[in-house]
Amino acid sequence: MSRRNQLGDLQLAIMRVLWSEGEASASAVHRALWDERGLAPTTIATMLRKMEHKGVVSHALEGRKFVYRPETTEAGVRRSMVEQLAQRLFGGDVAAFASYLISENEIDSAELSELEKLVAQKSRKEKETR
Amino acid sequence: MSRRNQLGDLQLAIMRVLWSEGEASASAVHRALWDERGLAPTTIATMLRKMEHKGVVSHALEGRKFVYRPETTEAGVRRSMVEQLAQRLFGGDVAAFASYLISENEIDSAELSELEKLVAQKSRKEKETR
DNA sequence: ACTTGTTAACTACCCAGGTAGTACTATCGT
DNA sequence: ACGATAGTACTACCTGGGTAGTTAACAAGT
Repeated sequence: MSRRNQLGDLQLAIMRVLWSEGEASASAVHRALWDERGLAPTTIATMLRKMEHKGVVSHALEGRKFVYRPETTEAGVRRSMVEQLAQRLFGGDVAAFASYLISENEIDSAELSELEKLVAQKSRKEKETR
Repeated sequence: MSRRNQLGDLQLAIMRVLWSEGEASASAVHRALWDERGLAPTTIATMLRKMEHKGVVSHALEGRKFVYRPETTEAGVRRSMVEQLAQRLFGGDVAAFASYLISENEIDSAELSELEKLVAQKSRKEKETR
């Protein structure tokens, strides 16, 4: 649902800062992303304004500077974005998607056993509720 | 790798036609997508030109009409697009991605056993090669 | 030869992500 | 009181996806 939660790369980076800080001013976000991206402060500020217009963040006046807060959760964004890709590539078939991920990628054995456990667990639960 | 393989929605739809037909003229693609999208023929033609510029299709003159051929495979596109999302959302951690897909979505029990089998198989292979 | 229909080229928009310069304003240190 | 600094607003530009109208070329029917 909602194309509102479809975020670009920079937008995600910004959201990650906001999610981890809870809230942050434009300059704080800028500082947080400086090492990784080296963008101009105005770029961050502009992006934040665009994101507010889109509804994924909101701002409040605190003292004399803006403080931005996330208006969407990481889980929600993940959900929407994964869902969209699942739709586009696998016609919404999540199992096919998972199966693809597992068979077409390197996964070390520790992680494989984790996955095995997870699937087994879910499988068990599935049977209980029926 | 390659942002060339990042396709939009319409582009994917067009590629799907080309992949399944092997090759097709602009109007053939238009006909194939008419029911599902109802777009103007020029829209398809324009998109095909843009896609050629991008390098994902090529055209050849056949008689007096263009015939477009895919220059990228479905597997390649899937790979790139999944990889990009994995990067964006899970820092490239495929196992985390798979784990997310499985735990956060409805998957019926038949598919769960399939997954179980798949993981077990891969796990076994992993051990053999070490 | 003239009209008609198909196809391709060109051009134009809109939208959103991304990037940033410039201008304005308010605050702070001296 | 004044200049430096910080922070925001406005504007602009590029790219790429998506959508389509207009025009030009040409083939074919009558």
